[in-house]
Amino acid sequence: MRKTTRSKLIEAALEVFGERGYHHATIQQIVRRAGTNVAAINYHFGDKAQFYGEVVSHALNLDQQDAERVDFGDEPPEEQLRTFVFWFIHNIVGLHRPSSSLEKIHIQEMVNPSPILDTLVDTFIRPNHMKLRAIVAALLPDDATEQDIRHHCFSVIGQCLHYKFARPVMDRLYDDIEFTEDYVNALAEHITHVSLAGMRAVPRLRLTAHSGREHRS
Amino acid sequence: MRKTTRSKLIEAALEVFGERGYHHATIQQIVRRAGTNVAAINYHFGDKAQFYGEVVSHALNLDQQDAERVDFGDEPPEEQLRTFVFWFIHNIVGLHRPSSSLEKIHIQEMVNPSPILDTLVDTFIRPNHMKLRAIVAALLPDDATEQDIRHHCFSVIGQCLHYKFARPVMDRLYDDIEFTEDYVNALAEHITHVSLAGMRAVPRLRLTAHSGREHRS
DNA sequence: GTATAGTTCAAACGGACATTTGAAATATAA
DNA sequence: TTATATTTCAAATGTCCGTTTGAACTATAC
Repeated sequence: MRKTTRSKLIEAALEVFGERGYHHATIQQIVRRAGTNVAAINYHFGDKAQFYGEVVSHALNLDQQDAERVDFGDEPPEEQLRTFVFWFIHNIVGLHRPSSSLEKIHIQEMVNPSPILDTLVDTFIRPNHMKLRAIVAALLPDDATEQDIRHHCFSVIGQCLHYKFARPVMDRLYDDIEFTEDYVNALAEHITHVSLAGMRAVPRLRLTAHSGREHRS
Repeated sequence: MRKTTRSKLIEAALEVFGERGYHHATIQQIVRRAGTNVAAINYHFGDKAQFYGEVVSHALNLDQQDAERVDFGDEPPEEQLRTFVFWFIHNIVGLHRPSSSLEKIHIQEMVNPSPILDTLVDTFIRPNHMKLRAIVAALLPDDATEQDIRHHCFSVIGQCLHYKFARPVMDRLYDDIEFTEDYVNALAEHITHVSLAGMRAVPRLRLTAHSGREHRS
């Protein structure tokens, strides 16, 4: 069965948009990879923006077919956090092997949001965030505030994503970093350790302790 | 004393490059803000790339005149870390008041590196990183490895920068976040707390504990 | 087979932008 | 003042892209 032009376009676009982001990806690059020509985009999708929308929702559909991706069983919350971090580091951040195109687009959209970020958050990011949130809530004491929970979630995710966003800087600071599988696992373990340690004892009197600090503009 | 066209261009460009990044900033926008016209760029700087180089090194010079910006006195390392995080969150991340143009460019270059990132790392990022590194080294036990030190540094910075990079996502996940001064201070305190907790006890046998984990591609 | 709708193609168009040009204006030196 | 170099300007040029066009090609229906 021959692949339709339309589906070839979508597959090629998924890769190119993932690599370059919406703005930097050009129609030329996409149709060259798909083996067709520029007019096909206009014919099948209207314009670049609608095309991008179709490509992303196609990727989201593919992704949902994978259904529940992280399965925690009935592990204790400490182990669940560890599982989550390992999953996030490997699949979203994609350090030692390339992440899927959808996850590359996810990253691209964080850096350079387009209108489809709304959809992406609703169908992809929020569900994952909620899973993490549940784990964090289980780890924190019962009187933890809404803000405590959020902040600990953001601490976890922030530590992970840093290895994506700051790569150009890291490579210049240190020339001996190699993201082998073992190294990435050690990284995930480190992040788990720091996050767990941070959650074990939520201190009181935080806001008052240092609210009078001065900082230059 | 009349401002020269050249210096007006540099000042205007500093702002525009900080706001839009190198690629999205257009010569038109810059010269409009400077009150001159496009040919002045070619005359004074050659082309856009060289112009950008001049602008950044100008900003770096200005910045170095501010000399030692974070002064730690002889505080204990815990306090030094706290000072560093508050400084970083307020000045680099610039949450509740806008950060300076140089710091905006710093962020822009992380997301979208250009050739001048090398200079930026050498003259600006590395010195700050080394300050943090010294603090972290003082907090960790003596037998901490080189990697431990790095990872804890990256955990601190990663947590901070997340509030810059993930803002578009955060705003969509929660509609009630407001980065007032008090809130940003609480954030900094949270990050300090998590980081300190993570450093207090560096666990042994980390690499072996979970190196056999499986993860889907 | 012929007609009609659906699909692909090479080429052209148009806008945004960096860059260049050559003349006009201004400062500097004699 | 006059001559020369420096600086500014409006307009033109060239390039990169997204988009459109109209003709060619293919499949489907009758």
